[in-house]
Amino acid sequence: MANGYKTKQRDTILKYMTDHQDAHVTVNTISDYLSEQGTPVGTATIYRHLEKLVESGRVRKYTVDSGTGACFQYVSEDRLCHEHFHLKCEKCGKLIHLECSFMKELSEHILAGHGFEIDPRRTVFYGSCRDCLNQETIETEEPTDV
Amino acid sequence: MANGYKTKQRDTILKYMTDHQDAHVTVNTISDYLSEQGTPVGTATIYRHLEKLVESGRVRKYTVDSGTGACFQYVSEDRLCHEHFHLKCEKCGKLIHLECSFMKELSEHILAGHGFEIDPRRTVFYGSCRDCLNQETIETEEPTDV
DNA sequence: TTGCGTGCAAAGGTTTTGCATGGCA
DNA sequence: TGCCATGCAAAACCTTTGCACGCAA
Repeated sequence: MANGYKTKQRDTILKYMTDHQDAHVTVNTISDYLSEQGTPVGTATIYRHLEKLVESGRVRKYTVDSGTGACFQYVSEDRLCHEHFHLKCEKCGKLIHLECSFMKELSEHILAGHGFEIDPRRTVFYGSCRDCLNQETIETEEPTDV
Repeated sequence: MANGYKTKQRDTILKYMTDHQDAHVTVNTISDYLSEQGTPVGTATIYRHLEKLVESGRVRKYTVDSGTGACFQYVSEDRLCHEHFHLKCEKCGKLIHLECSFMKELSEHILAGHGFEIDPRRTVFYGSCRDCLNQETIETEEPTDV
């Protein structure tokens, strides 16, 4: 099935993704944005197109947490060969993109030394970001400790 | 706040988790099992306890895909080490304990260079283990990559 | 014309929340 | 006795699916 029909919605979604290569976007984000732009696309259609894009490898799908929406990111050609990890702050929820040569070393070490090939698309580092670390220092104690 | 009241449900859930340290279980799995055992616990209660266990680091939460249920796994005491990371094979589900000084360097680099403090208890590297990599080489092509 | 693509609404599933009741300390 | 914990049901979300209609080829 080649690539399906060329429709207005298909172009709209693909343009959105290529225009936001650096961002992790949810279906909601896309839907809202397109509505605001006057080119609304049905939610189901967005899901259906993203699914195809993920299958073809042009878009990556990140699942940060169940219960919350999945994040999608367009994969540009030149990033396909880079190691691209993510840092997720558990305090504020921020998602940080980590492009760093050190990570390449890490991958190589884990593979050579431990026989394990890391999939950067799936791997997320959990922890605390700079802002939240600073806030912790300021506050005497965490308000909630559950 | 200490650890909350000691209740029957709390013990039931904790016992279930410690009895199934090697398994990845969903809330549904737990709920069904406990019902069969004649010690049913409400779904909301299971969620509430698991949330606390995850926060305390005694249980890990894996989110394979949004839309599907999260998986939980008990972390035994001797594995509760800050310097230890884990590798999870997405093919066979194996969980590998990674003890390596390189990881300490990694943590230090991420903190110093990127202002992010990684929490090793929550962070899991996803990828393919040695065995599954070998199998892939044998097979002509991967059928699905999820 | 053919048949895929789209949008709406409903369904399906997981997780959270409100509230009255019950149990721990 | 004072609260926290529990359970039920409902709500809140995310995602998928069914179906009639529209549009690309």
